[in-house]
Amino acid sequence: MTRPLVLDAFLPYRLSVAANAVSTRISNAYRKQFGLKIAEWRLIAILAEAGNQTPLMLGERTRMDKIAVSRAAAALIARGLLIAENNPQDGRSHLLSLTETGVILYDEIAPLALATEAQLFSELTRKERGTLEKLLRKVETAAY
Amino acid sequence: MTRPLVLDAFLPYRLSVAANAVSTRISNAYRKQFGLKIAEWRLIAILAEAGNQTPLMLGERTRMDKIAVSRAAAALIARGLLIAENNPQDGRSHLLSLTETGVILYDEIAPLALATEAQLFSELTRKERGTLEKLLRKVETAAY
DNA sequence: GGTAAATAGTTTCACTTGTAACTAAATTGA
DNA sequence: TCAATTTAGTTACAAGTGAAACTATTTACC
Repeated sequence: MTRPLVLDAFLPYRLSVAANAVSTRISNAYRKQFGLKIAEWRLIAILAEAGNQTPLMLGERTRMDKIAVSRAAAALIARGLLIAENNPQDGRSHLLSLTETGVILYDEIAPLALATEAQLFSELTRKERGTLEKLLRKVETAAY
Repeated sequence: MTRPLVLDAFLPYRLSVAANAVSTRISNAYRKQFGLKIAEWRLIAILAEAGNQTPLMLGERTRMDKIAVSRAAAALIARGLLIAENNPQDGRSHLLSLTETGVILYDEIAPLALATEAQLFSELTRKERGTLEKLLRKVETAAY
């Protein structure tokens, strides 16, 4: 006997709704306080973590396509948060890194991001959060 | 001691990436095979489940805003999958329901939707799927 | 060494989506 | 009862997003 289709219990729907709710909250927080979009925030986070990166590397690490990376990087460069330098390994590409201002901004955002996360996932115990992360990674593996 | 911020382990990021991957797959499946967008599919699913509904009710049950409902409904009406009838309770509104063609289409999509879900969540056991659903509902509660 | 194919990144254009303004009907309350 | 406010839904316009075309460089291989 097969399960009937009920939208409310349909996992892709539940996943989409939850992700949307979280995304909207996060997005509002970053935009209001720092004028950043989520894509921009992701680049900053990776550059702060890992130093110089080419757009290609950034795309891989943030799961963003090259167009999104290109536009986010352009916006951040225009604001003086990033600089692009020649990539000695490959002339088609360049190395992006945070400027001093960019680092300062990151240092402001990082604690706020963690606090927002804590609030959004406050209904979950530490263990449940670990479980959720694990399950989401599995889903990702099957879906990509 | 506070946890450092690592994008890869940041739950809003994980959630967004997983949801995106799933959404893209589902979206491609519906579009290719039935020419439907996710928003349109949601309306069809609810109308099949629950019969006549006003746009307002549909918005509540699908977590879509009124503009999205309005556009999705217009597209489905244009394709002859939905009909709008007067709402005797409220003249500003109307009652939407599936046409015969709409029901036939739904009967085709429903098993496919369940099969796609099964495939996308194939890395999870039945129990894990239940856990994921529960956790996602909790997240939603905190985030909305 | 030089041509063909592949790759990194940007730009353009069409489509989608969201915000604000709008219309029409219902509700409120003097 | 009738003016003022609120609500349901649509429309118009602006901004965001994605696919395809484009430029510049690198790689493959004869």
